[in-house]
Amino acid sequence: MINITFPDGAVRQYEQGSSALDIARQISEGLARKVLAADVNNEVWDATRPINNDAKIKFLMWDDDNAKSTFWHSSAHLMAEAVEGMFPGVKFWVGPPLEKGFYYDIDLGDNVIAEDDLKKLEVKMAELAKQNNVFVRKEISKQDAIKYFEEKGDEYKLDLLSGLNDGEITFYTQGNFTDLCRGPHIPGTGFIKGIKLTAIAGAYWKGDEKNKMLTRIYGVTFPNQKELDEYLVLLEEAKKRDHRKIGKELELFTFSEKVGMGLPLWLPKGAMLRERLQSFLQKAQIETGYLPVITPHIGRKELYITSGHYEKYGKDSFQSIKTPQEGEEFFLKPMNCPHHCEIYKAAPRSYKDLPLRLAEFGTVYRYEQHGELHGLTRVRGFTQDDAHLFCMPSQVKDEFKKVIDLVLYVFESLSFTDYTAQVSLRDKVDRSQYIGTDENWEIAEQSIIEVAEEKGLKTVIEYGEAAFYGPKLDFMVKDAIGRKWQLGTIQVDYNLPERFDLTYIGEDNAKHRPVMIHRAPFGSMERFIALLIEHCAGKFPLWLAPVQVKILPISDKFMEYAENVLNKLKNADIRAEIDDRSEKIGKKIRDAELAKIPFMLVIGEREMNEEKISVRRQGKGDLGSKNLEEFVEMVNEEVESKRAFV
RNA sequence: GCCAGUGUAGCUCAGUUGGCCAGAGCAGCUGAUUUGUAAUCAGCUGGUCGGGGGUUCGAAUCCCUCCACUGGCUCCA
Repeated sequence: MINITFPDGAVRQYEQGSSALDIARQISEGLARKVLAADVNNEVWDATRPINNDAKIKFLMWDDDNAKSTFWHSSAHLMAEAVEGMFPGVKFWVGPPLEKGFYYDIDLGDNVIAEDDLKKLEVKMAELAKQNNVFVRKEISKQDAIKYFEEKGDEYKLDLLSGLNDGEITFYTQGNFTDLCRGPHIPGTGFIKGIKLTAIAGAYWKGDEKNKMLTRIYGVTFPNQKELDEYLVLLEEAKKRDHRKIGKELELFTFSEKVGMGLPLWLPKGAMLRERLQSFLQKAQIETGYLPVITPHIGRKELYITSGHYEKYGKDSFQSIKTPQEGEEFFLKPMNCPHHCEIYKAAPRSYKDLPLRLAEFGTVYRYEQHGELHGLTRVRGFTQDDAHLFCMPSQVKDEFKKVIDLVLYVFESLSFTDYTAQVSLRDKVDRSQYIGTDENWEIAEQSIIEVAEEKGLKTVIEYGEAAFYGPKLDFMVKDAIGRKWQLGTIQVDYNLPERFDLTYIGEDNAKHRPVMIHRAPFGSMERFIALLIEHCAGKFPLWLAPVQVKILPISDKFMEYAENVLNKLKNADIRAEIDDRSEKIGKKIRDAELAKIPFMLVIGEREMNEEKISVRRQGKGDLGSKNLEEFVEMVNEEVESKRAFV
């Protein structure tokens, strides 16, 4: 007998070799029907795997993240079985679970899979699921495993095997499909009910573009059809928030093939929005001691040789521009920091000048590959809300903290509460891609970790995500369909001051090396606005709305009064327009509602006679009639408060 | 750059076993209407069907190629 400890601390005895599922069954059949996997001594196990020693166990059901991962991983196997049935002889690489769903990378040989085939695969999967085949775990010696895949001619699994030790190799079989797999798996395929294969894509083997491209099939499954349906509805809803769609509908920005891909054109309403954001940050920055600077869009090649950007990105960036006579080479600036370093160097600096905070909304241009461009989130020309803080080593922490405060202030003002603070460090192994000394990297990485901790940020550490010149603290936010994007970023840099030979005279009258902090709370205006659009579904808070008020005269008899109102609003710095079309009021309201304009002022006979206005709030309907002064005050108060527009 | 898919009017879309001068709604313009809280009516304009090449008596429709976009991969200072 073995002692099994349950999460509530209860201990009960079971026969040696009982599985979690056996134990669940003894508790109740209902429970057994829901158990997908088990947590055995803090390891996720198959619910069907025999437990031979005393253990602490917890049943994992659909509400548990590990159970979901197990469920989706098993779904990947189910899909693989269906694919193998459709295309015999294909070879499989890996099929992991994702945050929402799973994929499997497959070498289809000469077969091509089309979108239409996904439907057939779904049907096949449902059939196989219905058979409720159990997942059978089998420990196997490395030698036997190698033999098995050699006979199959499966170089992919052999490659996986080469990284595994004898004694830790397991096979899983369900129905007619056997796979090298660490597991765990759900008890049987019958749990899988709602099945949707969502996408088909190419993926380089091992993520290396030099390798062969495998076919990746994405899917998501649920324990019942209803949950799948709900998920699909949610996806549809999310697509309605897509900034590319809303940007078009609200006339915020556009692209032109003739101007060039990835080069956004800001339309008047989008430009208004962007300028509101810019002046918001500018104001905050001036209050916290930043000095605005302005630098040109190009810089000499030598500038980027000095900064190290040429060596790192020279080949992969827009090619140089040359002067016609001298053949002197210039590059479009991909970064603002080299220019700012030169501003630092423009005068001898004293420790009394530090920290020196140079800020610029600097537009930069980077060559991004065709396939990578995406709406406003990934473009070739964008504007950073950039600043570089030059400070003494002793000031780094304090400055870094102040920057975090600023970033958080920006995020809070826009009600971005759902972000991840990511500490981006060097790759653990491959350090060839970074410049600068190990010692400086250590100091920089350590400072970021400490400061983030002192600030009480919930952080995740990502190795290999650092910039080539220094580690970063990145603020990541998800878009409408769950993709993560870097918005705000703060970076400690010991390298550029070295490369540009930046110095200051210290109290001791000797030369010292300053430290640089790169930072951008928005990151890029383009990307930030993209995320902002998706965040509020185009219903911008009043302080940002390109048009805050639409004046709707009932008929043109009231145009004069309407213009009167417009002038008064303009004098109060309220962004307003008149809808002077010869349309019925219902139509004007509808159009203003769809344009997501926060306030509509209906003006007719009554309002004119009483010198009032009828106020209507977007999405909320009629608020009744008010004096204009009252309304202006109400608007000002809301603008001041920066309330989110719900 | 790689894999797969898409590309018809400013926008959203119909039109494929190849065959009447390529359609609708919205937007726009003109006229009528002067309107009370989510679509007034009528008429009109607008497309070398992404570009180029090919097959064919005939191509939006089939083939090739280039371009752009979409979903991923790689990359992201």
